[in-house]
Amino acid sequence: MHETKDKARGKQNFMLLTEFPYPSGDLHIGHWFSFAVPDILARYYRMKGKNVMYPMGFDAFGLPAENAAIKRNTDPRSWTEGNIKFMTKQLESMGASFDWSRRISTIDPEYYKWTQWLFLKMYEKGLAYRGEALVNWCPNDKTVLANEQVVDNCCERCGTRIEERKLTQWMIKITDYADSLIDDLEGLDWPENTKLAQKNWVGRSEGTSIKFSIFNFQFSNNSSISNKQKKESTGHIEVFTTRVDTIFGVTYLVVAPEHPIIQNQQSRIKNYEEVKKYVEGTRHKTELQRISEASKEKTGVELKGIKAINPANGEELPVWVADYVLASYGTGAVMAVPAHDERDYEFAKKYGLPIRQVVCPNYPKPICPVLDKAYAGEGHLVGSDKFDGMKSQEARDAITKWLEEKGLGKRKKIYRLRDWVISRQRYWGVPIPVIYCRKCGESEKLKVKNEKLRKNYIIKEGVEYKIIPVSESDLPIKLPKLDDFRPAEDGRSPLAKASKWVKVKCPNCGGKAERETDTMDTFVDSSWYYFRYTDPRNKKKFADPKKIKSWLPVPLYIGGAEHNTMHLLYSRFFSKFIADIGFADFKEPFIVRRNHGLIFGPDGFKMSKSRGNVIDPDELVRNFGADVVRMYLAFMTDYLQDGPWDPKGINGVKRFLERVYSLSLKIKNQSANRRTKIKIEGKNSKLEVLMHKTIKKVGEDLESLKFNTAVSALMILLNEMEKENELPVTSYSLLVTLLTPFAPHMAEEIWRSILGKKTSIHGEKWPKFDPKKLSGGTFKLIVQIGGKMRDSFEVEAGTAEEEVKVLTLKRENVRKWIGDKRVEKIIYVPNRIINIVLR
RNA sequence: GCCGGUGUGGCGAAAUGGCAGACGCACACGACUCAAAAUCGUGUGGGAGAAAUCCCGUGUCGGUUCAAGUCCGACCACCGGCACCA
Repeated sequence: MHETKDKARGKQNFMLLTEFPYPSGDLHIGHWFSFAVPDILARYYRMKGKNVMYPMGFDAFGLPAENAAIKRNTDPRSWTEGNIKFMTKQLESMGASFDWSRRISTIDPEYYKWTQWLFLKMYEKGLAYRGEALVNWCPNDKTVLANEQVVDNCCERCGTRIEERKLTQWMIKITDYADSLIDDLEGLDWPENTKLAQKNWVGRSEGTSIKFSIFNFQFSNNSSISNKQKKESTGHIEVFTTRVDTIFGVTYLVVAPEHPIIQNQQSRIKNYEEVKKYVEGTRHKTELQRISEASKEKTGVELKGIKAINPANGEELPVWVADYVLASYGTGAVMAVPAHDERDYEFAKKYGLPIRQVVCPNYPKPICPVLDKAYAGEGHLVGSDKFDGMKSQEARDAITKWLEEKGLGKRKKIYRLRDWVISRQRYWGVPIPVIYCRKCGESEKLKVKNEKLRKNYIIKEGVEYKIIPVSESDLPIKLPKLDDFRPAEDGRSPLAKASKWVKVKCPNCGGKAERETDTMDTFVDSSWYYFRYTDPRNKKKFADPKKIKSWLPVPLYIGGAEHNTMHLLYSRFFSKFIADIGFADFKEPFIVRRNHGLIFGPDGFKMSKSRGNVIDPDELVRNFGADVVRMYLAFMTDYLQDGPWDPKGINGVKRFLERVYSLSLKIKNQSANRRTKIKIEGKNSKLEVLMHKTIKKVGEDLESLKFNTAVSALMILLNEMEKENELPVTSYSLLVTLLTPFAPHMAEEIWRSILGKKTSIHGEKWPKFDPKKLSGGTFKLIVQIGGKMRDSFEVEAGTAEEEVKVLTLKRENVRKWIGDKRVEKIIYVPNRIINIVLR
């Protein structure tokens, strides 16, 4: 029933997307929360007349398979495939309306063929390239470790302290899209915190880059620089700042230990030995260690013999090296303004460097407060020559312009976002579809002088190879079977050991060539899977653009908040790229995003085996049935919020469904007509009004993902129906129809065996309510006196305001409260409340 | 440190600025039963009262309003993300 056609006449396509799971081997209650609850929505929208696709797949590459395979002496593929089989069975037990015909799996060569194809497209467009990146290296095991395998800076397996090593890796230039990854967030209906996390991750800062020229100490005798001395300057240091308004407060420069200036100026640095020792001392620490140690106490060494010139006032500045400056951010050098930056302040205090205030927080007063710590806020400029008195913001513009005119500064945006390293020295991933040819590399060596083309060549062990992307017709490059899939000792991928697989013939020259042996980060696989759902069996394209157009962008993507940054960012990037190569016409893949909460254990803690607070869904299904489990998950808490599992609470839903079943005993003239249309009988009776209200409420609640109050509305309806002695079969049918998305099995069972229908309830339409019947003839008016509830009575709907007031003032109860006080005014909110304000 | 989020009965939680605690769990009492379970019924925020009813109550303090859980300001606690990002 749930095989979704690409087109259904008169129906709008709707892909309800949930994050496809990693096949870890066992479905936990969190999976149920993620898939069974949105299934309620899928079924509801289907009944509302949408062509709903509710797809499912497996994100099946990744490290755990390798670990499990080693432990169980099997291979990653059979372990993973076994898990997929088992989990598929479990997923089927939810009664979710997945379209299994569209099932995808990232380890399927028919899927990863297109992962490789997309990689090649990125290579073609210059977005995939080789560059140096740091990896975690265990010196004991002599192997590369994934971030997950590093625990407290130590190797997970042997406990050795890890090092960082620079390896040449495949990278993707996600930074090319940095601006649109921020700017296109606007207009998306996403949780605010998710948007913010994306923004912070990209981390755009707008500021100014400034060149400070440097020169030799012996040329300078005083603080103003002569023309002669300028000519003899020996280079420059470029810094980036967002606070160029503080440039007159610069008292020194700081460069990161990796900064090239230290090598370039080696001969001029008088205390080079000391500097070298300091730099080497920081080298063997990983960046993480440096950050945690250096934030406790900053250290640094002055580069003696070198001075820099402040382009704003010509002043001579000392230059320091310190590891509180990161080589990987900005230019790896900063202008230090101790008066207005906490870090610089701390450093200046420690090493006795001058602190000069140039921003005054309370300017109109002639005296600025004496600083006992850095003032990083905005204010008015002082001690800044012709910029004195300007506000910080104005000054930033003016000073940048001034520096630009002098050719010493430039407006600049920089980003926290780094290019994405996708190489993994791992077995269980998608092979990177590239080969390296030595012969082509050598023969073309002399011809290719153009720097731009040089990026297509690599040098390995002193020999030049040409990078040759695998041709599309040779895809997929299948992952070979391996007996030993542990990483090689030299840090290469396990695939390097598969020599038969590695050796290939070069398609260009016919000579000996080698395959790339790294595999891809699994985030690559999952960055485009929703495209494949639109056309999962296409052999010619990763998806037909027409089908993409008919299903995407995704109208609603429900998932966990743990994907706030990486997965969503990479997916957005991929879909922007796919649009750029002409396969899609949208910028953003997910129009609406909602993060569901987490289910905690009964003890209120995150579920974990070690805590022993894990809830097994299979057992619950055996005891209660799938309908009870899914409906309880919908009912127990706000779907977008975390909530603890209450083992007793589930009884409430169980009772509810049993009572729905028993209620059938009250059906008037039991011979239910199979052609009976669902309609609501009764003449504006209380129950009739409630039925209309419930249709409205359940629908609205589902559309805003308030599953818990939708269930409670159904409970209220049942409670009222139970008060009747007899129930028209149509009313009972209505209840069952409204119940269908929540309890699909039981609704169908009742529909066929009690109501005698021959067609499925899952083909029924969602009932419509009559807006005119949402209230009975009267409403309960709340009477407040001085804002406190004192009385209430029934009033005919539509009674004029004046008359309501008269009726209210006639009430004995009300008169008693008023007593001899004067009525100052009366506020009447139609159909709700009347408030009498006394003097 | 910065940025988000959340604070409501014994518990899970509801409340377009308009009756705080819907719905459910648990509990208590009652009916059914020899009895228990299940089921059904009644009650269930705190305090006072025989009762009608009244007073207090949504993390704390203050403000806006006829009316505040909801809006504004300051603070406290917990959870999550980012973090020498210049």
